[in-house]
Amino acid sequence: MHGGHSHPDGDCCSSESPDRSASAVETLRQKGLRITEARRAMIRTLALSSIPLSADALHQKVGTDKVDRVTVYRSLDAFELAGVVQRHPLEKGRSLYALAATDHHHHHLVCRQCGKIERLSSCDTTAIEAAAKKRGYTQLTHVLEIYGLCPTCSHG
Amino acid sequence: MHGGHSHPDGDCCSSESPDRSASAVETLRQKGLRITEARRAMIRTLALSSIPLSADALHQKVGTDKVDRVTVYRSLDAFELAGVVQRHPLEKGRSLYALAATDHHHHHLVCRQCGKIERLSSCDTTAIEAAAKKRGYTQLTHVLEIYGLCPTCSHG
DNA sequence: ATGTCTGCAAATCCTTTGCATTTTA
DNA sequence: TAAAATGCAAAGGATTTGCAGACAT
Repeated sequence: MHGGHSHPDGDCCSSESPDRSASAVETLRQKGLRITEARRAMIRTLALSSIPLSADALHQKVGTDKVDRVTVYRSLDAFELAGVVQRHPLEKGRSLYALAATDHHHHHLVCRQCGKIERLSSCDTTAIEAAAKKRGYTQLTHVLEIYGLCPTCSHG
Repeated sequence: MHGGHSHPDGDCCSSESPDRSASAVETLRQKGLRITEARRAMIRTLALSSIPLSADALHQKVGTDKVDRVTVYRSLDAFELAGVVQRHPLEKGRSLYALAATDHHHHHLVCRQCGKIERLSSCDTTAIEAAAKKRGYTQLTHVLEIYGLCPTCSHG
Protein backbone atom coordinates (compact mmCIF):
# COMPACT_ATOMS: atom_id res chain seq x y z
CA MET A 1 0.00 0.00 0.00
CA HIS A 2 1.69 3.10 -1.26
CA GLY A 3 1.60 5.57 -4.10
CA GLY A 4 1.25 2.98 -6.78
CA HIS A 5 -2.45 2.55 -6.94
CA SER A 6 -3.75 1.37 -10.25
CA HIS A 7 -6.82 3.50 -10.38
CA PRO A 8 -9.30 1.99 -12.77
CA ASP A 9 -9.89 5.51 -13.99
CA GLY A 10 -13.51 5.65 -13.06
CA ASP A 11 -16.00 8.26 -14.02
CA CYS A 12 -15.18 10.49 -11.10
CA CYS A 13 -14.74 14.11 -11.95
CA SER A 14 -15.11 13.62 -15.63
CA SER A 15 -16.75 16.76 -16.86
CA GLU A 16 -19.22 17.46 -19.55
CA SER A 17 -18.06 21.00 -20.10
CA PRO A 18 -15.97 20.98 -23.27
CA ASP A 19 -13.14 23.18 -22.15
CA ARG A 20 -12.37 23.36 -18.53
CA SER A 21 -8.74 24.15 -19.23
CA ALA A 22 -9.63 27.34 -21.03
CA SER A 23 -11.73 28.70 -18.22
CA ALA A 24 -9.11 27.73 -15.68
CA VAL A 25 -6.47 29.56 -17.64
CA GLU A 26 -8.75 32.52 -17.97
CA THR A 27 -9.25 32.61 -14.23
CA LEU A 28 -5.52 32.56 -13.70
CA ARG A 29 -5.16 35.46 -16.05
CA GLN A 30 -7.83 37.41 -14.23
CA LYS A 31 -6.10 36.83 -10.95
CA GLY A 32 -2.94 38.29 -12.40
CA LEU A 33 -1.07 35.02 -12.54
CA ARG A 34 1.14 34.33 -15.52
CA ILE A 35 0.43 31.68 -18.07
CA THR A 36 3.45 29.55 -18.82
CA GLU A 37 3.86 26.37 -20.80
CA ALA A 38 4.34 24.46 -17.57
CA ARG A 39 1.09 25.76 -16.18
CA ARG A 40 -0.81 25.11 -19.35
CA ALA A 41 0.46 21.56 -19.35
CA MET A 42 -0.52 21.01 -15.76
CA ILE A 43 -3.97 22.43 -16.22
CA ARG A 44 -4.48 20.45 -19.40
CA THR A 45 -3.46 17.31 -17.59
CA LEU A 46 -5.74 17.99 -14.68
CA ALA A 47 -8.58 18.73 -17.04
CA LEU A 48 -8.11 15.46 -18.86
CA SER A 49 -7.84 13.38 -15.74
CA SER A 50 -10.98 11.62 -14.68
CA ILE A 51 -9.76 11.51 -11.12
CA PRO A 52 -7.97 13.87 -8.75
CA LEU A 53 -4.18 13.56 -8.97
CA SER A 54 -1.44 13.73 -6.41
CA ALA A 55 1.34 16.23 -6.96
CA ASP A 56 3.56 13.35 -7.92
CA ALA A 57 1.07 11.77 -10.29
CA LEU A 58 0.60 15.10 -11.98
CA HIS A 59 4.35 15.46 -12.29
CA GLN A 60 4.57 12.06 -13.91
CA LYS A 61 1.71 12.67 -16.31
CA VAL A 62 2.97 16.05 -17.38
CA GLY A 63 6.39 14.56 -17.88
CA THR A 64 9.19 14.76 -15.35
CA ASP A 65 11.40 16.13 -18.06
CA LYS A 66 8.96 18.88 -18.98
CA VAL A 67 8.38 20.39 -15.57
CA ASP A 68 10.28 20.27 -12.34
CA ARG A 69 8.68 18.69 -9.34
CA VAL A 70 9.09 21.90 -7.37
CA THR A 71 7.23 23.81 -10.01
CA VAL A 72 4.36 21.39 -9.68
CA TYR A 73 4.11 22.04 -5.99
CA ARG A 74 4.39 25.78 -6.35
CA SER A 75 1.88 25.90 -9.15
CA LEU A 76 -0.62 23.74 -7.36
CA ASP A 77 -0.39 26.09 -4.41
CA ALA A 78 -0.97 29.03 -6.68
CA PHE A 79 -3.83 27.29 -8.43
CA GLU A 80 -5.49 26.41 -5.18
CA LEU A 81 -5.13 29.97 -3.96
CA ALA A 82 -6.62 31.22 -7.20
CA GLY A 83 -9.44 28.77 -6.77
CA VAL A 84 -8.89 26.89 -9.98
CA VAL A 85 -8.04 23.62 -8.28
CA GLN A 86 -9.63 21.95 -5.31
CA ARG A 87 -7.37 20.09 -2.96
CA HIS A 88 -8.54 16.84 -1.41
CA PRO A 89 -6.59 15.88 1.68
CA LEU A 90 -6.35 12.15 2.24
CA GLU A 91 -6.19 10.16 5.44
CA LYS A 92 -2.46 9.69 5.41
CA GLY A 93 -1.70 13.33 4.92
CA ARG A 94 -1.22 13.30 1.18
CA SER A 95 -3.36 15.44 -1.01
CA LEU A 96 -5.00 15.03 -4.37
CA TYR A 97 -5.75 17.89 -6.68
CA ALA A 98 -8.44 18.34 -9.26
CA LEU A 99 -9.60 21.22 -11.35
CA ALA A 100 -12.19 22.99 -9.25
CA ALA A 101 -15.64 21.97 -10.30
CA THR A 102 -17.19 24.87 -12.08
CA ASP A 103 -20.56 23.58 -11.05
CA HIS A 104 -20.41 22.90 -7.35
CA HIS A 105 -18.24 21.88 -4.49
CA HIS A 106 -18.12 18.16 -3.84
CA HIS A 107 -16.27 15.38 -2.06
CA HIS A 108 -15.05 11.88 -2.69
CA LEU A 109 -15.46 8.29 -1.86
CA VAL A 110 -12.09 6.64 -1.54
CA CYS A 111 -11.45 2.91 -1.49
CA ARG A 112 -8.72 2.34 1.00
CA GLN A 113 -7.76 -0.91 -0.67
CA CYS A 114 -7.45 -0.19 -4.38
CA GLY A 115 -7.41 3.58 -4.17
CA LYS A 116 -10.34 4.06 -6.48
CA ILE A 117 -11.96 7.43 -6.11
CA GLU A 118 -15.56 8.25 -6.89
CA ARG A 119 -17.19 11.58 -6.81
CA LEU A 120 -20.07 12.24 -4.47
CA SER A 121 -22.56 14.62 -5.92
CA SER A 122 -23.68 16.52 -2.91
CA CYS A 123 -21.99 18.42 -0.17
CA ASP A 124 -24.19 19.29 2.73
CA THR A 125 -22.18 20.53 5.62
CA THR A 126 -24.34 23.57 6.05
CA ALA A 127 -25.52 22.56 9.49
CA ILE A 128 -22.06 22.04 10.82
CA GLU A 129 -20.74 25.19 9.21
CA ALA A 130 -23.62 27.09 10.70
CA ALA A 131 -22.50 25.93 14.12
CA ALA A 132 -19.06 27.26 13.35
CA LYS A 133 -20.41 30.61 12.28
CA LYS A 134 -22.47 30.82 15.39
CA ARG A 135 -19.26 30.57 17.35
CA GLY A 136 -17.89 33.56 15.55
CA TYR A 137 -15.58 31.79 13.16
CA THR A 138 -15.05 33.34 9.76
CA GLN A 139 -13.53 32.32 6.46
CA LEU A 140 -14.77 28.79 6.84
CA THR A 141 -13.61 25.92 4.71
CA HIS A 142 -13.88 22.23 5.31
CA VAL A 143 -12.44 18.90 4.46
CA LEU A 144 -14.70 15.92 4.08
CA GLU A 145 -13.69 12.61 2.65
CA ILE A 146 -15.38 9.26 3.01
CA TYR A 147 -13.30 6.10 3.14
CA GLY A 148 -14.31 2.53 2.76
CA LEU A 149 -13.97 -0.57 0.65
CA CYS A 150 -15.43 -0.41 -2.81
CA PRO A 151 -17.77 -3.20 -3.93
CA THR A 152 -14.96 -5.08 -5.61
CA CYS A 153 -12.61 -4.87 -2.67
CA SER A 154 -15.38 -5.68 -0.22
CA HIS A 155 -15.66 -9.15 -1.66
CA GLY A 156 -11.93 -9.76 -1.76
CA MET B 1 3.26 28.64 11.93
CA HIS B 2 4.44 25.27 13.10
CA GLY B 3 4.18 22.91 16.03
CA GLY B 4 4.41 25.61 18.62
CA HIS B 5 0.86 26.77 18.87
CA SER B 6 -0.08 28.09 22.23
CA HIS B 7 -3.46 26.49 22.45
CA PRO B 8 -5.48 28.26 25.08
CA ASP B 9 -6.45 24.84 26.29
CA GLY B 10 -10.11 25.29 25.70
CA ASP B 11 -12.92 23.06 26.73
CA CYS B 12 -12.67 20.90 23.68
CA CYS B 13 -12.79 17.22 24.32
CA SER B 14 -12.76 17.55 28.06
CA SER B 15 -14.77 14.69 29.32
CA GLU B 16 -17.04 14.24 32.25
CA SER B 17 -16.50 10.51 32.48
CA PRO B 18 -14.17 9.94 35.43
CA ASP B 19 -11.91 7.32 33.94
CA ARG B 20 -11.50 7.26 30.25
CA SER B 21 -8.01 5.85 30.59
CA ALA B 22 -9.25 2.77 32.29
CA SER B 23 -11.77 1.90 29.62
CA ALA B 24 -9.22 2.60 26.91
CA VAL B 25 -6.77 0.25 28.56
CA GLU B 26 -9.48 -2.32 28.96
CA THR B 27 -10.25 -2.12 25.26
CA LEU B 28 -6.61 -2.63 24.41
CA ARG B 29 -6.54 -5.69 26.61
CA GLN B 30 -9.61 -7.07 24.93
CA LYS B 31 -8.05 -6.57 21.55
CA GLY B 32 -5.07 -8.59 22.67
CA LEU B 33 -2.68 -5.66 22.78
CA ARG B 34 -0.16 -5.47 25.56
CA ILE B 35 -0.26 -2.92 28.30
CA THR B 36 3.09 -1.33 28.89
CA GLU B 37 4.15 1.61 30.98
CA ALA B 38 4.70 3.62 27.81
CA ARG B 39 1.18 2.93 26.63
CA ARG B 40 -0.35 3.67 30.00
CA ALA B 41 1.47 6.97 30.05
CA MET B 42 0.32 7.89 26.56
CA ILE B 43 -3.28 7.01 27.27
CA ARG B 44 -3.20 8.84 30.57
CA THR B 45 -1.82 11.91 28.82
CA LEU B 46 -4.40 11.76 26.08
CA ALA B 47 -7.13 11.33 28.66
CA LEU B 48 -6.00 14.39 30.56
CA SER B 49 -5.64 16.59 27.53
CA SER B 50 -8.50 18.89 26.80
CA ILE B 51 -7.53 19.01 23.15
CA PRO B 52 -6.35 16.54 20.54
CA LEU B 53 -2.57 16.20 20.46
CA SER B 54 -0.11 15.76 17.67
CA ALA B 55 2.25 12.81 17.88
CA ASP B 56 4.99 15.24 18.76
CA ALA B 57 2.96 17.06 21.40
CA LEU B 58 2.09 13.76 22.97
CA HIS B 59 5.74 12.81 22.94
CA GLN B 60 6.63 16.04 24.69
CA LYS B 61 3.90 15.74 27.30
CA VAL B 62 4.67 12.16 28.12
CA GLY B 63 8.31 13.06 28.39
CA THR B 64 10.84 12.55 25.65
CA ASP B 65 13.00 10.71 28.11
CA LYS B 66 10.21 8.35 29.09
CA VAL B 67 9.13 7.13 25.67
CA ASP B 68 10.79 7.14 22.30
CA ARG B 69 9.23 9.13 19.51
CA VAL B 70 8.98 6.01 17.39
CA THR B 71 7.05 4.26 20.08
CA VAL B 72 4.59 7.11 20.11
CA TYR B 73 3.94 6.70 16.42
CA ARG B 74 3.64 2.96 16.59
CA SER B 75 1.38 3.07 19.59
CA LEU B 76 -0.89 5.69 18.10
CA ASP B 77 -1.27 3.50 15.05
CA ALA B 78 -2.13 0.56 17.23
CA PHE B 79 -4.51 2.63 19.29
CA GLU B 80 -6.26 3.94 16.25
CA LEU B 81 -6.61 0.48 14.83
CA ALA B 82 -8.00 -0.72 18.12
CA GLY B 83 -10.41 2.16 18.07
CA VAL B 84 -9.31 3.75 21.30
CA VAL B 85 -8.09 6.92 19.69
CA GLN B 86 -9.62 9.01 16.97
CA ARG B 87 -7.27 10.62 14.52
CA HIS B 88 -8.00 14.09 13.20
CA PRO B 89 -6.15 14.86 9.99
CA LEU B 90 -5.32 18.51 9.52
CA GLU B 91 -5.11 20.54 6.35
CA LYS B 92 -1.35 20.43 6.04
CA GLY B 93 -1.16 16.69 6.42
CA ARG B 94 -0.40 16.52 10.10
CA SER B 95 -2.68 14.63 12.39
CA LEU B 96 -3.96 15.13 15.89
CA TYR B 97 -5.00 12.32 18.14
CA ALA B 98 -7.53 12.17 20.92
CA LEU B 99 -8.96 9.40 22.99
CA ALA B 100 -11.99 8.19 21.11
CA ALA B 101 -15.08 9.71 22.55
CA THR B 102 -16.93 7.04 24.41
CA ASP B 103 -20.10 8.99 23.94
CA HIS B 104 -20.20 9.87 20.29
CA HIS B 105 -18.16 10.61 17.28
CA HIS B 106 -17.44 14.26 16.64
CA HIS B 107 -15.31 16.71 14.73
CA HIS B 108 -13.44 19.93 15.24
CA LEU B 109 -13.33 23.56 14.45
CA VAL B 110 -9.76 24.64 13.82
CA CYS B 111 -8.49 28.20 13.70
CA ARG B 112 -5.95 28.34 10.94
CA GLN B 113 -4.28 31.35 12.51
CA CYS B 114 -3.74 30.52 16.18
CA GLY B 115 -4.37 26.81 15.96
CA LYS B 116 -7.11 26.79 18.54
CA ILE B 117 -9.31 23.75 18.35
CA GLU B 118 -12.91 23.53 19.47
CA ARG B 119 -15.10 20.56 19.56
CA LEU B 120 -18.26 20.45 17.52
CA SER B 121 -20.97 18.51 19.24
CA SER B 122 -22.68 16.83 16.38
CA CYS B 123 -21.62 14.75 13.46
CA ASP B 124 -24.23 14.29 10.86
CA THR B 125 -22.79 12.77 7.76
CA THR B 126 -25.48 10.16 7.60
CA ALA B 127 -26.80 11.39 4.28
CA ILE B 128 -23.44 11.31 2.61
CA GLU B 129 -22.53 7.96 4.11
CA ALA B 130 -25.83 6.60 2.94
CA ALA B 131 -24.88 7.55 -0.59
CA ALA B 132 -21.64 5.65 -0.14
CA LYS B 133 -23.45 2.57 1.12
CA LYS B 134 -25.80 2.73 -1.78
CA ARG B 135 -22.81 2.41 -4.05
CA GLY B 136 -21.79 -0.76 -2.34
CA TYR B 137 -19.00 0.59 -0.21
CA THR B 138 -18.42 -1.04 3.14
CA GLN B 139 -16.42 -0.29 6.25
CA LEU B 140 -17.06 3.38 5.95
CA THR B 141 -15.22 6.00 7.90
CA HIS B 142 -14.89 9.68 7.26
CA VAL B 143 -12.80 12.69 7.94
CA LEU B 144 -14.46 16.01 8.50
CA GLU B 145 -12.75 19.08 9.80
CA ILE B 146 -13.85 22.67 9.58
CA TYR B 147 -11.28 25.43 9.27
CA GLY B 148 -11.61 29.13 9.73
CA LEU B 149 -10.53 32.08 11.80
CA CYS B 150 -11.66 32.14 15.40
CA PRO B 151 -13.37 35.27 16.73
CA THR B 152 -10.12 36.62 18.11
CA CYS B 153 -8.14 36.05 14.97
CA SER B 154 -10.95 37.35 12.80
CA HIS B 155 -10.50 40.80 14.23
CA GLY B 156 -6.75 40.75 13.97
C1' DA C 1 8.76 -19.12 26.48
C1' DT C 2 7.43 -16.47 23.01
C1' DG C 3 5.36 -13.25 20.59
C1' DT C 4 4.96 -8.15 21.38
C1' DC C 5 6.96 -3.72 22.29
C1' DT C 6 10.69 -0.79 22.64
C1' DG C 7 14.73 2.05 21.61
C1' DC C 8 18.17 3.50 18.68
C1' DA C 9 19.84 4.74 14.30
C1' DA C 10 19.18 5.39 9.81
C1' DA C 11 16.26 5.66 5.91
C1' DT C 12 12.38 7.43 3.34
C1' DC C 13 8.88 10.20 1.78
C1' DC C 14 6.79 14.45 0.62
C1' DT C 15 7.29 19.17 0.66
C1' DT C 16 9.60 23.57 1.15
C1' DT C 17 13.34 27.05 0.64
C1' DG C 18 17.28 29.79 -1.45
C1' DC C 19 19.09 31.63 -5.24
C1' DA C 20 20.49 32.43 -9.89
C1' DT C 21 18.30 32.28 -14.44
C1' DT C 22 14.60 32.42 -17.67
C1' DT C 23 10.15 34.01 -19.04
C1' DT C 24 5.79 36.50 -19.19
C1' DA C 25 3.16 40.64 -19.58
C1' DT D 1 12.43 45.68 -18.00
C1' DA D 2 10.23 44.60 -13.84
C1' DA D 3 7.72 41.10 -11.64
C1' DA D 4 6.81 36.43 -11.61
C1' DA D 5 7.92 31.69 -12.57
C1' DT D 6 11.30 28.13 -13.10
C1' DG D 7 15.06 24.75 -12.22
C1' DC D 8 18.47 22.97 -9.51
C1' DA D 9 20.32 21.70 -5.22
C1' DA D 10 19.82 21.27 -0.74
C1' DA D 11 17.25 21.58 3.56
C1' DG D 12 13.39 20.38 6.36
C1' DG D 13 10.10 17.84 9.05
C1' DA D 14 7.19 14.10 9.90
C1' DT D 15 6.83 9.39 9.71
C1' DT D 16 8.65 4.67 8.85
C1' DT D 17 11.75 0.66 8.91
C1' DG D 18 15.33 -2.81 10.55
C1' DC D 19 17.04 -5.06 14.09
C1' DA D 20 18.63 -6.44 18.67
C1' DG D 21 17.28 -6.33 23.29
C1' DA D 22 13.47 -5.86 26.90
C1' DC D 23 9.01 -6.96 28.42
C1' DA D 24 4.10 -8.58 29.11
C1' DT D 25 1.29 -12.49 29.22
